[in-house]
Amino acid sequence: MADDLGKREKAKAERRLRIVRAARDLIRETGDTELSMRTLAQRAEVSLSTPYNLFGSKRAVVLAVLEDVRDFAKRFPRLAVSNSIDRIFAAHDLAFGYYTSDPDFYRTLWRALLNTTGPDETGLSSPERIDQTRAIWLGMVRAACDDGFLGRDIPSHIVLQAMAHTTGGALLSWAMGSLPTKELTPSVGIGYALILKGAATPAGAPLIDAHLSAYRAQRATVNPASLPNHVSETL
Amino acid sequence: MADDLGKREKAKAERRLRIVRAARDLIRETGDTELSMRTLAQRAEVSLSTPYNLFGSKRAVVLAVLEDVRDFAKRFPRLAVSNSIDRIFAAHDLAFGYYTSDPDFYRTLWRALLNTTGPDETGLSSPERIDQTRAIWLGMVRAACDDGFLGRDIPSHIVLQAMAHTTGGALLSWAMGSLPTKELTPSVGIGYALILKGAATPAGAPLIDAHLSAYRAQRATVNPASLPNHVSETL
DNA sequence: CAAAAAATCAGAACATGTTCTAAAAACAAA
DNA sequence: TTTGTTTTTAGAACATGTTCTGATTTTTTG
Repeated sequence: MADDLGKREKAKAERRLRIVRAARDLIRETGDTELSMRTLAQRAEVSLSTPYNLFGSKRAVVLAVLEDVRDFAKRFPRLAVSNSIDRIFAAHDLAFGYYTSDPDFYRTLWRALLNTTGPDETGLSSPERIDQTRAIWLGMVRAACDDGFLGRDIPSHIVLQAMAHTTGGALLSWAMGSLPTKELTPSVGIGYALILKGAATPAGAPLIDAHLSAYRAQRATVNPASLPNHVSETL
Repeated sequence: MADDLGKREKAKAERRLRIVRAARDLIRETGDTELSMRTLAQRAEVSLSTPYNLFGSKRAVVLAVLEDVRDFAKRFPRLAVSNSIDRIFAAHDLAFGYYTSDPDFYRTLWRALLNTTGPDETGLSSPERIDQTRAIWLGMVRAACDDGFLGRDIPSHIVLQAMAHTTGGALLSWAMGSLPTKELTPSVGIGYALILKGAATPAGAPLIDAHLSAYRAQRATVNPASLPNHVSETL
């Protein structure tokens, strides 16, 4: 039951993998160009219908690519840090390192994810992985709380939600092209630092300030004014 | 020169208005359904080509609707507040009041704005209005800085950018359906409060804390756990 | 091995955003 | 009024995501 030994399921999984890898390779190659379902099917040597049978939508395929290519949960435990605040920012650097190390690839990915053409009730396609990631982050914030760096008066999940919104907004700006790749990690880092400092205890504040300064130095090279965010700034 | 008296320009403006109003009405009526360019052209009694001549893309039309329907810059100066911190949150309530008072309408709008199918170099379609809004917010943050509520060590535009990202992320979650309408204003308000508190002076902190508590009370009715953000949470 | 069930396939079909072409209309200038 | 320029128009066309249909292949089951 755990291992579906059925030959049918095996072939299905193999096809799934072929589709995901074809999608990944196509995005890597074309970069700028959006990958179309027809070329994707050709590349994966399946029919146009098959991705819809196996995934349901293009969005789901792209999400599968994103999950296949990232291994944050695997790498995260190996972060060598000295305290729970540092761990949060180390995790942030790790997570966003994927994006900045291969910007075109991930930008295309995110753009495709945001394109929700039509009534896709697909919504949260693979909750288990998302829940896992969320649990990791929640655990980090809770740890900082337990270590006395964050005040107990503000629940961790509220802090986490604010951080998540910052993440989403910055990724949106970046995917839309209004936030340059160089600014992505520092911008979100500064956002995290401000939010955490807003919830910090006197003990935690200096630890956070160190990261705040570091990120500010990182983006000091860019001109300060005119950083339009044509999505958020519209209100 | 200021007033293009040309009859040609007048007719153009009239058509533009007709298209924008038709789009607004269509979104209001169909709500759930995405408005299509063909039905939009029919409703506005113009050809399918005309919206493309006058606006360039569907995105631009929707953006024009958004600008037509909002009058934040007009209402903003009339806010009666006692200090510069209160003004920021009053402005936030004003801005997001639009969304929460007519959620279906604005959700459809935002969804259409996010749908960037194809290579639309339209990008920042109408910068003047956006710059105006940005200037308003930047002025508010600067004022709070000048009044001694925010520390001078963190530039205002950096604080503003963090706030803008929070806004964008929350609106994205809301438009995608993972953030309920009731939570929208308080969530962003809490995000603003945390960010501002992270940059606040001892004088400003208590003022911000008051709003933080108020927003927390506002969203206390909802269950705390399981607020999935299937965009941001994916990392 | 034969029948049944499940999946894939090729291809058409639909709705959509966008572009293009030629013709008609509206306007400005003489 | 005549001429010339600009804009709109109708309609086809293209690319795309998605769905559907019937035929074909593959796997399971008896």
